[in-house]
Amino acid sequence: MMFALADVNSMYASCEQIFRPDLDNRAVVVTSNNDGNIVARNRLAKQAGLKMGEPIFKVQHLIKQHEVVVFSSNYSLYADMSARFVATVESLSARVEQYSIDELFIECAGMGKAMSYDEFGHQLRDTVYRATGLTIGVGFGPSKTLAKIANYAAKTWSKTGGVVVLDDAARRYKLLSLLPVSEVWGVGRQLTKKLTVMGYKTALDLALADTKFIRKNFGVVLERTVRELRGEPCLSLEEHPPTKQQIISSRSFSRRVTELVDMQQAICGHASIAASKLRQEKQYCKAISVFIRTSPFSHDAQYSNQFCETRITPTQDTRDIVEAAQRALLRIWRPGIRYAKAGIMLADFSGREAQLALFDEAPPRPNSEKLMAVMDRLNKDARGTLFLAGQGINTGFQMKRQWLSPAYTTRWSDLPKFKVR
DNA sequence: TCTGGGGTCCTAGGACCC
DNA sequence: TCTGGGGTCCTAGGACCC
Repeated sequence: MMFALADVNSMYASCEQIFRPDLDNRAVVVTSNNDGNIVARNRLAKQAGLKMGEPIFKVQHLIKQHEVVVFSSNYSLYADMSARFVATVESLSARVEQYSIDELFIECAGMGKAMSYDEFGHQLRDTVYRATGLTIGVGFGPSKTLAKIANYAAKTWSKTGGVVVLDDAARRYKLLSLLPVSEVWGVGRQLTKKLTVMGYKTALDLALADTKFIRKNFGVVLERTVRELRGEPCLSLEEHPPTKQQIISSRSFSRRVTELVDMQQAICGHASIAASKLRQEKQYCKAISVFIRTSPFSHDAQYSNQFCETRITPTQDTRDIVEAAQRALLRIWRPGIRYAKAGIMLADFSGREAQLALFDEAPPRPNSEKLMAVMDRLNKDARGTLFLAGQGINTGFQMKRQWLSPAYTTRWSDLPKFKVR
């Protein structure tokens, strides 16, 4: 069994740079919503010392000093480029799992006869580059965790040519011994701390750990990681993503919210987005919970609360979800607080509308599905064509996106233009 | 002044049952 | 005075991922 992980180098930054060849030798970063934090950096930005997740206002000096180019995140561009990447890889391999916007796992059973893994890796790289302009790294290993590690090596050491195959044990040992335990997939900050104290400093230390001991002290998740590091696959390829268990819409405000009416409008907006995502998934929900909170970074008095409204009959109607959300909001709203973020979470899904329950107080709305279908169709191309009045108009809480690039690939008027001489 | 958003899985502990 | 044992289900919270 052999897994490959194909992963786009600095996905967001690369997507921006493809359409801006004039930035070839510049450091580039992409910011989160509201232009808050750094969520992506190209190689030069990493070299300049910019860290992942850092608030942009704290690194203004570095940005100036290195003449870093900053972009607000343009998710419609990244999603479109991602779709092209996926389609290209799928044209070359039968079994593909899309793990994230810029990562694909590939199962290469039976391969290696017609073509070596190394050759296949380079074929993937060249084809994706020609089709999309994106550079990928490809790592091969007998488990997903090892494929991840091989991919890390492919991206980290340029002399690998962007492809690393971990097929023999000696090579695996060597690489694992060079890798800090924190770089292992599934080992985050907390585990790194605990593992380091106990003497597991490298990936190899962890691979050689006693599974019973790990199981007892860390649980089944890390035990699987240990096995995977040894080349024993515990995680399989998931070609068809299981239906979602929850849907969230949430956002930080571009400025603090103190008035109930503003919060109600925000919640109404989130409820509508979540409801339309729910219909996209062809699901109905029973649990609708709302949360509001202050900024954990501020010195204001902290407040954070959440309330869940439960319905007897499942729904996918925006109006039901908005109503429930507003009721939930009133349960937790406290005046005199500077709110920084709010959102809604839908859960407890079922496949289609159940029969009317015996004690349900509200009969289902007539023609609900038809109305929602019309609403979704009108909003398909531009979210916000048709919306409930409760969302408000011109709320003044629009997301900050100071440095947004054009929708090069998804809007006719934004197509890139070239001068031909 | 200004600090993202959307997910998953697992575990511990409480409620409840016989 | 002295109050069992074993099971299930649910939820909150913590860890992780990108």
